[in-house]
Amino acid sequence: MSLDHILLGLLREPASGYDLKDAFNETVAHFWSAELSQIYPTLKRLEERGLLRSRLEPSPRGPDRRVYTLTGDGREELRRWVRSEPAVGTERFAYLAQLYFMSAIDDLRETRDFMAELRDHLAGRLAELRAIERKIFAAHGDQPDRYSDDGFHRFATLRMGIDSIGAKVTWCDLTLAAIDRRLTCPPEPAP
Amino acid sequence: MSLDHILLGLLREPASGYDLKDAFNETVAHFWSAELSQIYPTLKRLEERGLLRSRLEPSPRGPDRRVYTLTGDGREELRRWVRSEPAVGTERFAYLAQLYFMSAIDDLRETRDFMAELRDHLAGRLAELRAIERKIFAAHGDQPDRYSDDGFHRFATLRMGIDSIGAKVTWCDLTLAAIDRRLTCPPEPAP
DNA sequence: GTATAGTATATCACTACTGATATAGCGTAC
DNA sequence: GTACGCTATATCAGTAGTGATATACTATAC
Repeated sequence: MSLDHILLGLLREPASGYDLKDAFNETVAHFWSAELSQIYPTLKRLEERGLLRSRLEPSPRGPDRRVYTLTGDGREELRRWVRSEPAVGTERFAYLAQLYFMSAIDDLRETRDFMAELRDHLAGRLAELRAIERKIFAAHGDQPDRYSDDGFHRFATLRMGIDSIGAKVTWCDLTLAAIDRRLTCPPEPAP
Repeated sequence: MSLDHILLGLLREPASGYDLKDAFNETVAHFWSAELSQIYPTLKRLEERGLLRSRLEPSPRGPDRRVYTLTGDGREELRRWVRSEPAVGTERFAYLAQLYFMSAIDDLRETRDFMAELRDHLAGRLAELRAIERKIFAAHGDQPDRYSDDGFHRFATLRMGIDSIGAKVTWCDLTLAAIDRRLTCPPEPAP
């Protein structure tokens, strides 16, 4: 039910589904994403449950906008959710599954290619997150201890992404180095 | 489609759905999980697609077992998949969403409690992974460079889990320390 | 004998998410 | 004027995943 609550959280001011899609990219993209085709029915469901209210508004540049507002119940539900236990689910890494079963192929150079591609991909993501961090530094200064609570929480979640992806990139590098050692000097088969 | 391929990968020898659920826990639990209610229909679908074959076998201790075997097509599909691009999807962290929107509550002690609970949870997971690592060391020695390819790939995926969760635990600790600094000496509001 | 625990397969309803597609108004470039 | 791109809402089919429940056989404990 996380998307439900994220939408409630993003609705600090009235917004349409389309607005919320944008808000996603600007604020929570580093730990969640959602398509419009998922956002629209979710908003409808939240309104049916009384957590949101909506009205149609004329748009200056396109069809009418359905603008949603948080209700009292919605605000309460959001508070209840953030105070509930940390939602730690199963993390799934499809690329680790590929790597794991690649042992069956028995060609370490293919594993090397795979790891190099993975490293590039993760390093790219890391660069994106660091760019967001620089933007925050530019706006609030580089001493997060002095941020407002709002900025502090935002910085903290971003930092987790940077640290965790950073660890993965380092892991890629170490694994690539280990593969290179094996390629130049393969381990003797067990007797 | 990752579960499909993981099942193909686990079927190096014939196995029933029940067996595969166990194999999950023993081999790939640190990067994937699946319930029986998802495994059974997936196996059926894979058989319909010709990637698996099945037969009923009497069981010494319970009802008949439906035992699945990889077909040639199945083996080929598995190879195709591990060689395809690293499947890097959106990572979703519901607990980061909670943390992010907790700024609205405006009570840093609640954030602190939340982070402490999260830290405990992640540290527990980390301890589990380290225990698996120790088991591998006991079985193969503590020099992964000398492992067989099979062991090497297994160690590499496990290592990624350990490094990445380790980074998260460190992040929890740093964030908790930052919160404590704020609680004892709150930042002055912007002028 | 019966309660319970373990092995084993299977289905159901539900939630979650993606990608494709449809519709429609408005503005701009050509 | 028409093609394109942007704003905007909406639905659909398909895939993915969870939790509850049902059935049934075997072995062991009591």
